[in-house]
Amino acid sequence: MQRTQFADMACSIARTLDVIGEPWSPLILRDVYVGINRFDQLQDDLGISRKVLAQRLAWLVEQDVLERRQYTDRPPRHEYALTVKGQELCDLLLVMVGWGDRWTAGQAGPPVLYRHHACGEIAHAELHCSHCDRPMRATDIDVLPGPGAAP
Amino acid sequence: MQRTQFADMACSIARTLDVIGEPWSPLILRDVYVGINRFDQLQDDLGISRKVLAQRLAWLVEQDVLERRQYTDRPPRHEYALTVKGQELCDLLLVMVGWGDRWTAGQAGPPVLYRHHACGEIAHAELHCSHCDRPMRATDIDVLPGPGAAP
DNA sequence: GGCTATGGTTGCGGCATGCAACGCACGCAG
DNA sequence: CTGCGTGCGTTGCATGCCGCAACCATAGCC
Repeated sequence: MQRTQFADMACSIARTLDVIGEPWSPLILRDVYVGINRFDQLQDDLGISRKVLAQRLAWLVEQDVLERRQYTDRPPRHEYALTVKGQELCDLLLVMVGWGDRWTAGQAGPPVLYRHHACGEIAHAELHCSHCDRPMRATDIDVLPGPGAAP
Repeated sequence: MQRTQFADMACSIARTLDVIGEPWSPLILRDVYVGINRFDQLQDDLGISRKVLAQRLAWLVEQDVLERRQYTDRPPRHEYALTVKGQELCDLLLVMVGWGDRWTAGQAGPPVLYRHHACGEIAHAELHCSHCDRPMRATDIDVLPGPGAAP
């Protein structure tokens, strides 16, 4: 299985989209993240077709974002778990939630809240500069060619 | 035009995906962000079909992520620009870049680098807690139901 | 008039998706 | 040992979206 529609572009956005660009994948990750990690549970929760769910799960396992493991020998039953690579993708989900809360939640307010372990408070994620720790938005930066740039 | 596949879910991830879940949309945003903002330029750069490009641009304009404006009267010529809503979506792209650089760049290194205006250094974006300013990862939080939760 | 540039729209064929049905391995009740 | 339920997918078919190429429309220039 492969897509390679975007995989060979010299762009980290495109290469990330190659892994989770298809719209069901982030929702599958979200569900696994919150503990919905078996095939039928995912199908019930998402309303996705079983065929596509099987394809997506196989793809995400192949990409080392999810791990398929047997949690019972007889009968053989499987569940899906996030790898480290997949956990870091969940950071991306966190930012998507921030944008969705801000621009699409309406007057009902955000559907879920997040409590930060370190401080125990309800909070959301903000982007900060890895060098100076100050806020870093897309409008605060210059884009320069890097070592892996196209020839 | 509408998708509403995800729009009515009580989930900010799904609602964000409703706007930019289709895989070309983030790449269109990226291009507009770096100054590729005319129809033919976008088509050349992305290799997308003209039909789908027209659809996506119309959708993004309708969603108030992009703005279509005439930059010449005669002949009438148009370009696309990010709205504030769209600029904030670019923060999401920044996080996608971070993940893609880390997990898909290979030994060639990242294709582009980012220089933060505030400190002038090459850096990348990290997630911090809006309350205590310390790092905030998907693994550092509890998820709680919020005011807009499903009934 | 002929040529090019910009910004799309249209028609067609094929791949992907949604939906429902089927497969199959196992455990359990009777 | 027969039948039923659960967990996990796989298969077949009809529909829809996509990529591709062609076409259209306006405007400027020679």
